Amino acid sequence: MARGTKITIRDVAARAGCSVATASRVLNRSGATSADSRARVERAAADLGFAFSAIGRALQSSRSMTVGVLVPSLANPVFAEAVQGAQEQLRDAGYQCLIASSTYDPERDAEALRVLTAKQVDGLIVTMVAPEDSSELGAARASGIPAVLMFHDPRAGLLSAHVDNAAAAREVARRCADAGHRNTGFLALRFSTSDRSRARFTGFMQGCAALGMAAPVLVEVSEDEAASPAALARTLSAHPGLTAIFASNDVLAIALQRAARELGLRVPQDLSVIGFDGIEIGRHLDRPLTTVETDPEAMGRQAARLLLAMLRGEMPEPPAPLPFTFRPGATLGAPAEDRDDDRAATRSPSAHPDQNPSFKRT
Amino acid sequence: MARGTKITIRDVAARAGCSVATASRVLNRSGATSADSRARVERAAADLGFAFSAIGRALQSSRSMTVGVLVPSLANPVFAEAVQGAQEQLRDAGYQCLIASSTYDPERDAEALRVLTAKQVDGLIVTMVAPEDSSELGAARASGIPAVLMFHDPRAGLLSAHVDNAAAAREVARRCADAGHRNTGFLALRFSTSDRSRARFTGFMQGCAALGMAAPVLVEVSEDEAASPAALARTLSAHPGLTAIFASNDVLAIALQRAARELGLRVPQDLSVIGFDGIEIGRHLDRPLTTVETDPEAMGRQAARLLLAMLRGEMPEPPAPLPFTFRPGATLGAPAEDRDDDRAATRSPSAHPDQNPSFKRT
DNA sequence: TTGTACGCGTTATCAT
DNA sequence: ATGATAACGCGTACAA
Repeated sequence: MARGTKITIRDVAARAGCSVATASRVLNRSGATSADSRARVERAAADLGFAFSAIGRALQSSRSMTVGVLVPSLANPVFAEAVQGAQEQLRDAGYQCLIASSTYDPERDAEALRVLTAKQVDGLIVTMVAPEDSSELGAARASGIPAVLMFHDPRAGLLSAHVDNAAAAREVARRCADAGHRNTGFLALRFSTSDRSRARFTGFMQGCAALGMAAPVLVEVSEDEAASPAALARTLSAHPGLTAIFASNDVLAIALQRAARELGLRVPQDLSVIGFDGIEIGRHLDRPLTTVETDPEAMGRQAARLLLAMLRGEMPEPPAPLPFTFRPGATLGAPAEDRDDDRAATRSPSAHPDQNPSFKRT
Repeated sequence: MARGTKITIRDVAARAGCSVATASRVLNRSGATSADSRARVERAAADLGFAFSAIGRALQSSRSMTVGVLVPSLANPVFAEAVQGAQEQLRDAGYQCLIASSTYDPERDAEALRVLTAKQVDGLIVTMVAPEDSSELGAARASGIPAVLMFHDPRAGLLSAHVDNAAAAREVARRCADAGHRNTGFLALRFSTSDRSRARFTGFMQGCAALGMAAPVLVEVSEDEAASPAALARTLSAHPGLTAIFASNDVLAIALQRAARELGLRVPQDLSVIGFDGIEIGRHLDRPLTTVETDPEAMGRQAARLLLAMLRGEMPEPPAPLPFTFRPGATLGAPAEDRDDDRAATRSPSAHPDQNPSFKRT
């Protein structure tokens, strides 16, 4: 049944007995048309099942109505949700999404940007390893393609839909201090390729310092380590003095608890664990995960709104960071043993940190 | 710095002092060219930073090198991973992905298909509410656009990358029987819009019947119910006799355990829980989730491979279903009490009941 | 109100 | 080996 014959506006015009110009005017409701020809054209289009070719339109208008979206990986639910949000918002404005992923490889970031610009996208929404160092991103912007970042802290001249990772991490430090912790660690995955991870560590350090705690120990793990409870347990056992660990994301925080259990450590009595992202599953666990809740879908939508404004020729203000919420769970508690020399500086008046009202910041 | 002036092959030709035809031949390595002009053209292209316009190419070749991918939602990690797999495989073959999502709305399925075909995609990979009833999908295929399904059981004339949901569900029934369960339930989300959910229930019914167990109780829940432990607990308490519940996906299975806990039920002593999908987090839980493990990313890759074959003009064989693995966890165990009086009552020698499922496809 | 004709960027055909 | 030109589908300036 494959009739490869595409129907074009010429076919419609022919059947309606008019010129393509008239057909175009009718179908686009542009320009003046007689009721008579209007009816005939619309009838013909319907009969033929005509649909405009976006390619032809793009060529003539030099607008593809397509936006390029680049993220590290859709296998990470946080990015997937953001893309979903962006895609929906763009769809409402008539734009489609061309997607690409880099798997955290800067070279693939570059290649993806080349392909997307070759496809003549009208705009770009990107999360990449190093936006500020990307000559491809610079070239795209220089050639007039508006671009906005997602997840990244705002860069020079670049708008970004983001949360204030450092501020969120400082809040985590405060909650740790309130619970009585002094010796903490930061468990990081992809530290070198994720500025989010780095920003969270920086903020956590700042917070710990400001609260008189020891500087947090940075514990970097590979994907393989993170996936293996045994390997993670080995890594963890190399840092016996820690009473609380802030993981750079929720999945890692959950894996960490598994590893802790293998070492015979109880959570939170022997080790407190705090995550980041606020994935849905975290609240359904037997021991609900203490974490920082964010809204990736909203981030995607905001990125899309910013880009749409730019596509309309506006110059939107840099947006305020999106809100995050500290979600008290059951994995952060007081350390089992208080050491007298620590107590004075860090003891909080609250005995039940997990029942504190959640902290909200915009 | 926005010089909106796109550099075209004419600019390259002008700078190289030759015709566009020669420039095209050099840049595409098609046709014969002199070493001299080759050098000049390549130099000019490099100097200008020339890149082909995919739009111009698409118009002239009527091939967009773009594939349309339609899924219910990228917020569901299962679909997101599949898209990631498909996207990577297609990228290796030089294709990009235009994505669309329906949020399980058939009307949006239709609209997405219209848009994608208007954008002249060379092929389609789709997961939708009702592929067999979609006139848009039929129209696309009739007009020569190859399409493959993802997640769906194979339909008449349509290839699909899928797992055998019914067989997997029968395996779950067998494991339940082995553990000594007789009164089971199937907890379903989006039963009416997901044929995966329906296939799993059907298979579970078949398995239960074949093993002499009571017919599983179908418990449908809304998104809101699934998200609220309290609501889920209420629904659950309406079915006190069940000793094991098979949830239509892992997230639901985890939420279910939370609800069970609210009712004072211990898992698995008082209630066994089995999930579906095999999400990574499930194995890191304190009580690792018993589930059926699948590989959505592999499914996406297979769908892409099938489509690529069709785009090469081949007519690939219907693929074998992708493998699934029953992953024993700690949430399926023997029921605490055996009730002798139930056994005789529910044993049915007849195979008839399970062949007339109580739900109807729409 | 309607039609003609050009240009968008590219490749292929046909001469030269 | 190279160049001129048509064609792809569309919108629009211009002419009628």
